[in-house]
Amino acid sequence: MSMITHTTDTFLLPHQNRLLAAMSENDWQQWEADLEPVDFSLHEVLYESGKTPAYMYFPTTAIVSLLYMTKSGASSEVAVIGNDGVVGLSLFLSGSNSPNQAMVQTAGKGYRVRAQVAKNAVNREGSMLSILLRYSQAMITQMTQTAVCNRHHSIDQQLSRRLLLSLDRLPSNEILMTQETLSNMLGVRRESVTDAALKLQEAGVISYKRGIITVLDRKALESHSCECYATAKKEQERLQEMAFND
Amino acid sequence: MSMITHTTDTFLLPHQNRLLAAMSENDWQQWEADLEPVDFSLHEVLYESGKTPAYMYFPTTAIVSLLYMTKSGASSEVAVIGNDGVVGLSLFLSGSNSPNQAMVQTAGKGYRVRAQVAKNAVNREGSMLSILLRYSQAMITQMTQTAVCNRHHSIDQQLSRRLLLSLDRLPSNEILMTQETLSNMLGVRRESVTDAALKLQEAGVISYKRGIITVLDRKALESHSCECYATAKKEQERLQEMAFND
DNA sequence: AAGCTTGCGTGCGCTGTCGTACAGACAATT
DNA sequence: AATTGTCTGTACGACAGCGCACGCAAGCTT
Repeated sequence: MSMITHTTDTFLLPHQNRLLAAMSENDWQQWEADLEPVDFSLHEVLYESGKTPAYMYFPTTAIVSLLYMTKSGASSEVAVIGNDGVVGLSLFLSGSNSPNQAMVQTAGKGYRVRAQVAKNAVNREGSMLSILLRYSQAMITQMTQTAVCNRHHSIDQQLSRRLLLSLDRLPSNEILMTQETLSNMLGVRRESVTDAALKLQEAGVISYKRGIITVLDRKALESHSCECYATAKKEQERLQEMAFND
Repeated sequence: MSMITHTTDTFLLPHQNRLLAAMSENDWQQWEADLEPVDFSLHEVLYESGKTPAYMYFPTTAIVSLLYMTKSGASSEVAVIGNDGVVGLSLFLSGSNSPNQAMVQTAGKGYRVRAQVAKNAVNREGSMLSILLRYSQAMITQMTQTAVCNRHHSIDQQLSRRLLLSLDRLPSNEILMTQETLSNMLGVRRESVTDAALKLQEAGVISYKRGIITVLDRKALESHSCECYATAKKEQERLQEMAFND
């Protein structure tokens, strides 16, 4: 299934996911038994609006989009989740679903726990509660940033930002995404993505061919992006660092 | 200070704020001692980006905006909080601040608790933890809806939606806001608000004069709004009802 | 090798929103 | 009654992004 194949998971590798890695040793003992390794396949839908998800997912090499669909069929991505986060926060927050869709954008691996385990994270003694609370704030930050970015910044800037979000969650500088896919995430026309991508290519920032985008100059990509990228990243890092000062 | 003057608060009135009202009797006993009544004055800034807030606020008659400012000075509202919510969720989630600004948009009353009390909500036994968790999800829903709305819907629709958000948190059908203020919240030009407001006025949906907007036909306003209003409201009500099934 | 599917480039007219500038109307102050 | 500041209406050129239509080329299938 997965396009990225690793060694078999004889041992769980918590440090592949930052939230799991932030747990105390004691908590890890508890959680380990509940975690199942999973492969995420491209464009797989992890949960949909209206249905309570059965699992909470901790990606390691996979990357997941939270997408929102309008009645008229238009879509828009509101958050990106990789090995820095968890998919299915609503299970923890309310034990129910959330009006959006989680779709795999980069195939890869991760772990999952049953919904009930996620719900119980609130009551269990231990570090997971505060980890998930802090991550909720990181999530909120990412979403507000998306809202502002949608309002004020150009497609060129937003494309750059979006590429950086994937890049930060990938091991290499290759992003496997078609312009069509990007347009669905940004909520714009495919042609607009073509235009923006051409500009970046002509500037020597990226090169691409049929669904494979290679980032040639990361610094340049950052300067083509709007402030939203740096602001959100800085805030997320601040929250992550707090985990080590508990 | 406040433009709305009530009877003196000899007794706290928990049912004026829905989160406080959702607490169990036992918890209310605990919290009551920590709650101070406060007046919110128009355009007062409750907290700003970069500074850890000193209090968590529970509005009753007041309405507060969460605003995000870009480097270039443009602004955009990401959430509206009235007697259905709480301002300063980041204290609960991470004990720190959040990269946005909370500004009073409708003067009125409410309560506040010291930051430390908010932080301790996590550890206290009782109902407040799950209430705040659920509210965090309601907040996330509102913010994602704003992100999508900013991307796909017209200013006309967004203005209608924004008026409804205020209307839902007010006792009458009068909204005290200038078009300038509305433009800052929607993140658009003041002139664009004038245009949209004129259309609504000509359609007999609202009437207004110098900062006083009167909603004449609420149903019509809802049909001029995009789906975002109904979707977010439905979701918020669903989460609120869960509180009573604990 | 031919054909089909998928992904990318281009052109063109249209509309919504922006930026800027200015004018009129109401409200508060003196 | 006059003045000043605030709020709202109007106008106009510029332009980003849209919707649509079409062409082309790379890769896969048979």
